[in-house]
Order: sequence, then C-alpha cells, then structure tokens
Amino acid sequence: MRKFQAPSCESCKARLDSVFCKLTEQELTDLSIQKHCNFFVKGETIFNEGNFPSGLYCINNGRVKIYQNGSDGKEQILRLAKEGDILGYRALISGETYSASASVIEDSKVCLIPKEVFYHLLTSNSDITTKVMKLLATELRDAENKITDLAQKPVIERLAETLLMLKEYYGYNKEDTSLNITVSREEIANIVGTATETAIRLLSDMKKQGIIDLDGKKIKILKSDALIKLANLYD
Amino acid sequence: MRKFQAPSCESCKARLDSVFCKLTEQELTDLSIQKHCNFFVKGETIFNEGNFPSGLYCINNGRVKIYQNGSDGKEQILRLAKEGDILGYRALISGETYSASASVIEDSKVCLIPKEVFYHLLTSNSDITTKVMKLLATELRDAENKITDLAQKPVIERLAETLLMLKEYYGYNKEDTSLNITVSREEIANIVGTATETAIRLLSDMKKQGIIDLDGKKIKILKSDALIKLANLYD
DNA sequence: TTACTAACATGATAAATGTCATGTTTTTTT
DNA sequence: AAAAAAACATGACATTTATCATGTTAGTAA
Repeated sequence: MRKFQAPSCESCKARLDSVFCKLTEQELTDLSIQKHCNFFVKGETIFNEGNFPSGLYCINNGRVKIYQNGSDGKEQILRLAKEGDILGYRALISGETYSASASVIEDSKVCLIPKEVFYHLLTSNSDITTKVMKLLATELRDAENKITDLAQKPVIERLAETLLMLKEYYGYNKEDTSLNITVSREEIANIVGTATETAIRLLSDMKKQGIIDLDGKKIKILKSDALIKLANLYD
Repeated sequence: MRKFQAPSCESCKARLDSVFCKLTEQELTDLSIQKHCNFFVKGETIFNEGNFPSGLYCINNGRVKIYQNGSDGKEQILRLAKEGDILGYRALISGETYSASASVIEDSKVCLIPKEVFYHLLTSNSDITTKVMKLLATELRDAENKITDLAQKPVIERLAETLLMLKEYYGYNKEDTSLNITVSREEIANIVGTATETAIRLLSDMKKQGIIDLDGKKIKILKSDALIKLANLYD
C-alpha cells in the first residue's frame, strides 16, 4: 500500500457533483468511516471483467477507462470516467460479475464503498436511487448511440467524434487548445473501435489538413468546426 | 382505432413475467383502469426517436423492434422485444426524449401506462424500482457487449450470433427447427450492422454449408453447434 | 389473372480498413 | 549514459465489406 493522504467524504470536492451530493450529515459521516481509499498509479487496474464486485468505486480524483477485452484479446474502451464518477454499480445492481474492467489512465485516488453500505443507501435514500437510475438510463442511451455509430459511421467520423468527446469531457488548455488528457494512439483506437495503425494514419491526415496538431502525446484541437463537420453530427 | 379485445392487466398472461408480476390487488386494478391498449399492425410505429414520452408501453402480445436511424437514414436495430416487455422507460427515467424508435414486427397489442401512473408506481413500490433498475443494468450490459462485438467481430460472427439470439429469444419449431419469428433479410442486416446484400450473401453461404436452411422468410437452424463455432463465442 | 412492388439473390467492382513489415522516435529501465 | 522497451509512423498489401447493377422471385394490389 502506498502512502497518501486519504480523503474524507465530508471534504471530498468530487462528491459535490456526484450521486452523493445530497447525503445527510449522518449518511456522510457513516460513508466516510466505512469507505476505503486506494491510490492507483497510471496503468493499474481497479477491477476486472468476470469478477464479483465487492463494492462501489468512487473516483476522488484522477481518470479511468472502462473497457472489455474482445475475443481476440483486443481492448475495447466503452467509456471514460473522472473525479466524482462511480464505477461498478451496474454489476452491484444486476447481481452479476463485472461486465467490464476498469484501469487508471492517470494516477488516481479511488475509494471503495462496501457493497452493503451501497445497498443500504439504495434502500434508505430515494435520492440516491433516482440518481443511480438516471445514471443507468444515460449510460444506456450513450451505449446505444455508440452501437449505431459503430455499425454505420466510417472510422474517420468516429475518430473526429472521439476527439471532440475528449475535449468536452476532460477539458482543454485555453491557451494552446491542447487536450487536458494524455491517451496513447492505441487507446484512441480502442475508443474508436479500429486498428491502432488506422487511428495513427487518420490522426496524421488531420494534422496535415491543419485540423489538429500533434506533438508527442499532446493533441491540440485547431479547428473544432472542421472536426464537427468530419464527425458528421447533427443530420 | 381498430376493433379488438382490450386485455385487462388482471388477466394479462404477459404480466406474470414482467416487472409488474408482484403488484398488489389494488395496484393491479388501478393499473388496469388507467392503461390504454392499442392494436398495431405489422410495420406500424409505437413511438419515434426524438419525441417526448407520454407513458410506458407494455407489450401484451406481439413482437417489437427498437431501433435508431443513423445519420444516413439507415436503421440500426438495437434490440427486440416481446410480450411482457416494457418500452420507453429509459426516456421516462432520464426525463429526455426517446433515444430510439419502436415498431411492431408482428401484429401486436401494446398497452400505454400514463407516465404519472408509472412515476407513482416507481415511488410507491420498491419492487418495481428494483426490477426497473435491474432491467436497465441488464440492457446496459447487453449494449456494451454489442459495442465490443461491433468493434471487433467480423460480420459472419455477428450474423451467427444474431441467428442464435433469434432462436433463443423468440423460440423455434421443435419439429422442423425453424425460427419462430419472421424477419426480412434487411432487418437481419440491421441487427447485425451490415449491408443487406452482405447479410443475404452470408446467409446463402451458410445454407450452402448446410448450417441453416432458407425457404423464403422461413429460417431453419440445422446445426446450432456450427453456428456457435462461427459466432466465436466463449473464448 | 395481370401488373406492380418489395424482397431476395448474385456478380462485378470499389472503397474502407486491417495486417504485416520495418524504421524512427520516445520513454523507461539498468 | 547506454540499453531496452514501448509507442509512433508509414509503406505495401491483403482482406473485408459496401456499393452498384441487374435479374429473379414472391407477395400484393388492381
């Protein structure tokens, strides 16, 4: 176990826009006592597909990828997460094993709320129940949209959409318009659902066209409007 | 409006394995009074992507496809439904418009439960809440598995998987092993996520190999084991 | 029945994308 | 710093899949 400052739920900044934003004082102190916090170095795994969940993960800070390993071992990234997001609740609710794995793409502090505590909150606090249901509903919508995209859109459109998503979700540097997240080309390919080489090639093309700039892992969005056009959104 | 026998919830056979299987007598009679039932002829639409939901649809009998229209107008079938299934609850829960459309692929009786009635049930009956949450969780898992399939598996594997799913979900005739559902080749393609011609071609191939038999719309599964192998499941 | 339309089928071809090979650059480890 | 490993890049090519064209069959309406 690494040394680090374990955060308390009471002072957790991430909590304010999480499903736990409306807990009572009592619920909050209970939660703070019962949760455990762990530090994960970039690349480490939080949980693995196929295992039974021991609790609910809650990201205090950092960034996480949620992915499946396809039948040929290739990783498919299903979605990304950041501070305030909860992980593993789908498996807890359906009473199944995890249907996906989660790894940290940046050093992160992630708390584990024992499953009994989560189940108890679900029955005792209707606001949590509502928020979790809405979360499931939103993720289902997103997943279904992604299905249609994957089935119908060419790689370049999905890549453009992915870049816009990264900009939107993790933010960007206002000065040089570079994305506020570093992901490898392989990871970009695994979000888009294509071969790494294809992703690299299309990114290079975009750079040649002046739509983006690439400097190592740093990706600058030069022309958002061109990306939106490429992504073929809104039609 | 067509003439037909409007079913009552009390006598609804589909209810027994639906989310409404554990209602109290009172809840059941209330529901029966407040719901409306409509008859849909094959091809008719129950609701459309982008519209605000007026209530929860509940299939008394028949079969339904849930799909999105991609940016080029091509239909992507997200999932199928049958008697006892509920539709449109995702939009009701997230408070958004429908993210998909639903049309009937066989003459069907579908009831509409006004949204207030559904919302009231959700707050008053915790069993319903739990069941709806589990439903969302299961559909999310299925959708995410489909994402990985679409991103990584070739068309033939997805087609084999689709045939097995149709057999499993809608059943088959024990005598001649023909699927208990008729879907057009185009619809199969729209489930698989491929061009209609590609689906037709691969089905013809499977027929030549003696894995299935095709007689117009009738599809017979001759070798399930060969399909399972083709689908590349379990590895 | 005939005419018409939609669905099915198949060939020819093009386009998109994946795979393999190889070299370079960057990052990490020793 | 040197060595090793991982990530990035790009060409050549193979494969998969879509598209277009055209014909047949089956189902539906006149």
